[in-house]
Amino acid sequence: MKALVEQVEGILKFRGKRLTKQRRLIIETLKNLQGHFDVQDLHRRVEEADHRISLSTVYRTVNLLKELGFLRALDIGEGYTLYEVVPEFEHHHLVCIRCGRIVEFHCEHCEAIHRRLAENYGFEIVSSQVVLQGYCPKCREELNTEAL
Amino acid sequence: MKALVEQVEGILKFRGKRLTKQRRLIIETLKNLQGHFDVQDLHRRVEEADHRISLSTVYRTVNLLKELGFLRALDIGEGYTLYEVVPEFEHHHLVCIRCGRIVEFHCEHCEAIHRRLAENYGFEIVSSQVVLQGYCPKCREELNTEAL
DNA sequence: TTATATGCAAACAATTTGCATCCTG
DNA sequence: CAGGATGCAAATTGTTTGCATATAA
Repeated sequence: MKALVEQVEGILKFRGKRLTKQRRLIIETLKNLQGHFDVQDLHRRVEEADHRISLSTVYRTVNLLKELGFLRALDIGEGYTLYEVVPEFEHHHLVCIRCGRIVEFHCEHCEAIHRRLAENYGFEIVSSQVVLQGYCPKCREELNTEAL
Repeated sequence: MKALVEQVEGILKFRGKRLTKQRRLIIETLKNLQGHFDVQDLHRRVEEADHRISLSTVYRTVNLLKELGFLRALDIGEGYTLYEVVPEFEHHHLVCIRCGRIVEFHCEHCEAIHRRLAENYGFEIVSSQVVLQGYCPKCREELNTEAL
């Protein structure tokens, strides 16, 4: 499997776009940044390597990578957007509505069901997201203790 | 089944909150407003009945109703939040990434799977969301015709 | 060389908040 | 009456954009 940077480079060129040093740096950072992040997180990390990279460039690059299909928005946020590198294997999220903890899970059953469902409606599915919202074990315990 | 207003009224009182005429109006409007809406939509509708109700009051009330569990955020949006009245029976969404069309579907299989999954992780699920993103039948056809 | 990218600051849009006033309980 | 709720306008915040300048191809 080719490095992310090279994959992106190919597609960029194909579209008449350029691989600038800022974009290269952002992509490299992305590789080491696993899990979920928002644009400001990413900007902070990128700044560690080169503090002259502007926030708008990071925004622009994230949007570009989203269009190119390398990143996707999670839509779990509270007023801001979380992103993740599009994973090789689909996975979903358990979100604690009290402490915000996010647990990822994989579910083959879900995939199969989604595919069948989409077919019924004539949709061609590009990606699927399952978000289960509730209380994580820790918060459940704390809620019991506090007896709110 | 009691009217929504009465349900909310009970809980409000219980929490030392008040049922003002603005809140009552918003809740009544909500009843006749099915499907998905954002806060500005709701405000527009509420204004039809009383144009002196401020946008901030609508925002505050929506947040309140969300906390109380009568509304929930859909997190499908593009820069703004969509809400829906928490439905008696869970349902999910097919979203067309080209034209934005949203189709609701119900899926008992999904429910069962989610419950089992959550159990495995010790989560107590309050609500679940499935968002399948792709191309709706109409857009699929148009894309084929245009031969982009 | 030349169109694409960047950095900066200003613009935006959705949402929140401070405060004087109003009104429900 | 007293404390919660409202309306208004100002403030915040995440994100986008215009423009002069820098740079990849």
